[in-house]
Parts: sequence; C-alpha cells; structure tokens
Amino acid sequence: MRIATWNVNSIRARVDRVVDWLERADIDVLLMQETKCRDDQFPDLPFVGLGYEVAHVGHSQWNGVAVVSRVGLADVEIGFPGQPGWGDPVAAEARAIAATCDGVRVWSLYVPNGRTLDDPHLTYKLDWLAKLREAGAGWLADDPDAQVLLGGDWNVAPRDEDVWDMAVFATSTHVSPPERAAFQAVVDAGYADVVRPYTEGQFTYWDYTQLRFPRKEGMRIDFALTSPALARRVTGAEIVREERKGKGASDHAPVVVELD
DNA sequence: ATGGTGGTCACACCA
Repeated sequence: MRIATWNVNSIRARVDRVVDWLERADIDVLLMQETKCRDDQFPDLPFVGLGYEVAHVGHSQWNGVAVVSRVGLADVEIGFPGQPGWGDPVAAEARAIAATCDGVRVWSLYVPNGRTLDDPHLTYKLDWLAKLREAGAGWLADDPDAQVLLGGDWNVAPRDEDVWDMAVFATSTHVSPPERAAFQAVVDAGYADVVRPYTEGQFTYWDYTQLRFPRKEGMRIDFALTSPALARRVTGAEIVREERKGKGASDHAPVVVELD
C-alpha cells in the first residue's frame, strides 16, 4: 500500500495536476492539506472517476484538509479530541481529518503556521501540537498495536539541516526551540518519522518567492509519522521533488510512504 | 522575479 501526504495549496487550482500524479504514482491513499475551499466547492468527481472515495472538511477559503482513498474510507472524524480553536468566536478550524483505510488510521493534519515569534498564532500552534500529542498518546495507550499515520504539513523544521540556511531563520518561526520541542513530543509519544531515513538531505517545501526552488533553498516541514506497529510495515519512502516543478505547481512536494 | 482567495476591478489576507 502507498500512502502520500501533500499540501496542495488550493485543490481547485491544482486538481488536474493532483489526480494526474495520483494515477501515475500509483497512490492508494492521499492526505491533502490547504485545499482552500468549502466542502460544497471540493471537486469530488475527478477523484471518484478514478475509483477514490473522498472525505473533506473546509469551512472557508482558509485551511481545508482531505483524505482520498481507493482501499476503503471508514469512520471519518473531523478534528481530533481536544483540538484547540482559533478566531472570534473561537472555533475549530479545518485542520484535521481522519479515516480508516485498509486498517490504517490516517490523519491529514495542517498545523497552524505560527506567523511570527511574538504572534498569538504561535501560542495557538504550540497548544495545537501539545493537544495533538495528548490525543496521539491516548490512541496508543488504548491500543499499543494501533496502526496510525499522522501525515501533513507540520510547519516545523525539526533539525538545522531541514532549512537551507539557519542564519536566515534566526528570528523566524518553524525552527524555534519551543516549536521543535512540540514536534519532538509527538515523536516521543511513539510516532516515528519513517520518511527521513529514506530521504536524507531533501526538502519538501520551497517558497514561491526569491527563486527558492531553482536555488534549492527549501525546508523540510511535511512529515508522515507512524505508530510502532505501522512503522514495522514501512518498506520505503520518497519526496517527489518533480511535482514542485513547472507552472501551476504547489509550493510543497508530495511525500510518499510505502507499506508492505 | 510569488501564488491563491475573496471582493470588487485595487487591494487585503494568508502562506
């Protein structure tokens, strides 16, 4: 089974590219982030036409996450238990959706960006990750053999080598100690980054500005973390840099996990 | 040397 996660940065602007890649790359389950549309605007038909079932949550032009699967899609869950909200009035944003696909509990996650180090949005981000860790620890406490995949755009670069130049990020989000600690806490709860061992030195995201992609100035911020039982099934992984190329590309590349 | 969205046709917001 092949599971992928991809921040598509608007599914309506990108649907042709996404379904074309799904078919070429032989993907069974795709987790998408930043669909940037409401549920009634999501383009189901191209996916259904290829034999995929679709689960999506989107409340506005912001955020939006989806799971599409051709190996079953059951027990869809919008948001994780304890997921913090944002806004006035405070409400859960469309940043987490889960489904069970061929026995694997997959979560498509879009972690808040944080914006700047002194912004309330950073506090929201840290709280969001802390609550995700708490929920994730709970799933493993309930069932140590659970097959869980936490995939998505984490908006954290856990290591210095996950950005092209640490000096540029001296006062930025994504690399700060609290953000890295919040990410590591999820790992310590039992969720391993199964992609990094197969993709050393690679990035998953390149800003549209400043010719970042041709200059190879990217970041590794998209991750698939798996529970211990699922980690034992992983036979490979890749970051598909090709999909960042050309006109009409998302600023993120897809990340693929291969399971036996 | 950015791109997507919405509301309006010039800009604000988010990334």
